[in-house]
Amino acid sequence: MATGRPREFDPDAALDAAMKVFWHKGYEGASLDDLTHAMGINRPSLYAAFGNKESLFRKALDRYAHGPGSYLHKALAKPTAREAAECLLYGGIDVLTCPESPGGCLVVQTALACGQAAESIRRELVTVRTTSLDLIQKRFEKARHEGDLAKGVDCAGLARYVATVMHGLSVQAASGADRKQLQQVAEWALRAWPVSGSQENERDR
Amino acid sequence: MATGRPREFDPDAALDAAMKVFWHKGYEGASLDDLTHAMGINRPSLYAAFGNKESLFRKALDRYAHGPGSYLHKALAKPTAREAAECLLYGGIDVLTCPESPGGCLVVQTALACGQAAESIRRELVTVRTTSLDLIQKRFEKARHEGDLAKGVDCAGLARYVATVMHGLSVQAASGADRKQLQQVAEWALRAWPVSGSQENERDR
DNA sequence: TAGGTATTGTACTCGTCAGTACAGAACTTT
DNA sequence: AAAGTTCTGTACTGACGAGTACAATACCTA
Repeated sequence: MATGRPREFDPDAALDAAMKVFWHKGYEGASLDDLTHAMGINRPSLYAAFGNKESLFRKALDRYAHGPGSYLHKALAKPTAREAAECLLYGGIDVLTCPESPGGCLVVQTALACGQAAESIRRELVTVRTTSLDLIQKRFEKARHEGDLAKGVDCAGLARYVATVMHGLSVQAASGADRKQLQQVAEWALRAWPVSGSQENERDR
Repeated sequence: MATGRPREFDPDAALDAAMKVFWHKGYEGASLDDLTHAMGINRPSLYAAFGNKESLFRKALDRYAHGPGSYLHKALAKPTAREAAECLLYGGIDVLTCPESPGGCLVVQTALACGQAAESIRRELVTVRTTSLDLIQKRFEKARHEGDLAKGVDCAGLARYVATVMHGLSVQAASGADRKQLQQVAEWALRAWPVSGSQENERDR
């Protein structure tokens, strides 16, 4: 039951706009003027609805995870580790090169190195990356358990390898590489894929 | 023959200190107070010796290329493409994880996404990355010409793949990965390496 | 030893930054 | 219609950003 003057903007749309500004300019590079202008609201509305800049960023990051970043969970749900890896790379590339987006990956390029004021944001993003890595590793371990990956495969290393390529692709995208070029990189990357558990059994016979 | 009051600091040492501040905090995150403090000089001395912040950064970048970044040229001088790639990855990792350094790679993490004021720095770094990529590609093409890489190998793709892994390793390092973990990633990455020209000939017989 | 020159340190300018006070506006409830 | 509540817009605050003016200092040359 709402009372008082109703809000004149859509918070989701505004948050979306803020997310894109952070994505494009980084945390430190995005000024409140940039943000309010893109969001189509003025400062007090922003502060009332989202708290301060840091709090706004965290909300934008959350929205990113549920929007552009959701390919991660979709990928991990694939039936095999190999498909998961393919989906991580190619799905990631789709996000990196989506023409409606600022390009690159918010989680990678927003605050890799920063001043004191953004330090807590940097750490937050490190945590996000670490958590994602962990999820990938767990997915691969499950695959190994299921015989989908060979017994001897180093899941931690493989997961970190895939994550590394994803992050590298993000830098490539930020450097102007186009979708086709990124896909070729993904193709190369997948050539390192280990023989599967079933192939291994095949060989044993 | 110098006249006037002599400079009381070593410009090279000061530039080195500035480089590390930029490396650690990024271009936008490094304030002039940070810089002058680390360099052990005061503002007018900085401006007299290095120009403005942007000019100082470009000089620091140059110093980076001739110092920590020099492994690139060393790697490309290796006799085979495979050795070059190994040296790019493992040599890069040494820089990324050098305990005396801020960690990660200056060229990757300094201004991936930034505000308007740092835009020209961002573009400069894109150019640096693109140029490096080009050098790697040229090295691989030479290898293909020499039969060191098989005739059909896509040198542009392979070069971009190696560069991508390097950039990804830089993000990993900035996220806290240690040297051993990065080396394991490099190992995985090299499993995608194509069969050599000579192996190919071997097979043909 | 006197004059010229370049560096140093302090203290400043001016713009931009994040964050906020306050008055007016718009809606609900009574 | 009046009171209560929440949002909007303007204009502000204080801190910090890059860049600089200027006097004092230290060296070289003459």
